Amino acid sequence: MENACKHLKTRGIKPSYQRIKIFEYLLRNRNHPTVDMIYRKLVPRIPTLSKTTVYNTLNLFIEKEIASIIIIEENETRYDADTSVHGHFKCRKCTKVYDLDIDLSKIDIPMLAEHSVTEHHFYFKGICKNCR
Amino acid sequence: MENACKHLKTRGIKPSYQRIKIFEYLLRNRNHPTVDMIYRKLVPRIPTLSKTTVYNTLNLFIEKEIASIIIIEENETRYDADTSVHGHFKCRKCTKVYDLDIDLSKIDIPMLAEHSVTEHHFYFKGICKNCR
DNA sequence: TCCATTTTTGTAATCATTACAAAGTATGGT
DNA sequence: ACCATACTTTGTAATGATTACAAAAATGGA
Repeated sequence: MENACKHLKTRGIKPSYQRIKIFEYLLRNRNHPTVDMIYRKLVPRIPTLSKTTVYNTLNLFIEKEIASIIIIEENETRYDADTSVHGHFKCRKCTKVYDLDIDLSKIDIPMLAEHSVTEHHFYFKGICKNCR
Repeated sequence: MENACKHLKTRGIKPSYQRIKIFEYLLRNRNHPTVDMIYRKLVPRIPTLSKTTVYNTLNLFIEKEIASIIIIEENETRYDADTSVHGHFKCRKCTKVYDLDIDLSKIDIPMLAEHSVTEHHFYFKGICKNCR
């Protein structure tokens, strides 16, 4: 994935080994991982990896807007390489998080119009089609 | 507010002094308080109040569905006595959280239809009308 | 009043995240 | 190639929110 490296550069992020690996993980695993999931998956290949580095790197990605934060449960911060406007559905039973396409033109919230909105978050919970 | 007491009873919650006070706080202050805000406001009037009690009580309210959780920032859990479907807008500048009326019939998210949804969460960030 | 149950309380434990400083790595000029 | 400087990574310790737990207090019948 030379891809990841270039993507980092274009956003003004120096493509260090750790940053590339973490970003590649986000690109490949579209399962909205937590810091811990990323750390545990990468540390066998990068034995010196520190959890602090994962935190630092993700915070950098958020700041440079190449990743976004997903909060569905308290105390469970997840990350997503998809920074476009979209939503999430979490199944209470299997705990899987589904992505939802969101067409903003089909979302009518009059009271929003008076403010200047920079972030849109939509998430839902329930039982997914497979668990019903 | 005899109101609060009755409301608790109808949901099968024994109306202890602390529970009534905490619920009244939620009813009066529609500003989406954190546990700490509730605790600090009530402890002068209830000197023996423990933060653990506030946590326990709010968790009970959530379980019995007379209050709901609002998560807009990581590490900042807020509570709301309004359990109806509605949204929130948080201003980055003044940090105020506005309520948004949401008309679900005007929200079209096709991919949601295949699941069975029990919770709807909508939140937005940006700069509010007063701060622009 | 006495007993059983529930509620409250304080302390300690847990867990995710951040602060911080030391060690390591890259970079650019000479 | 060498050095000075800046940036990145790392480990440990600190922080802060939340929960676990057990003792104390309050409640509500019989």
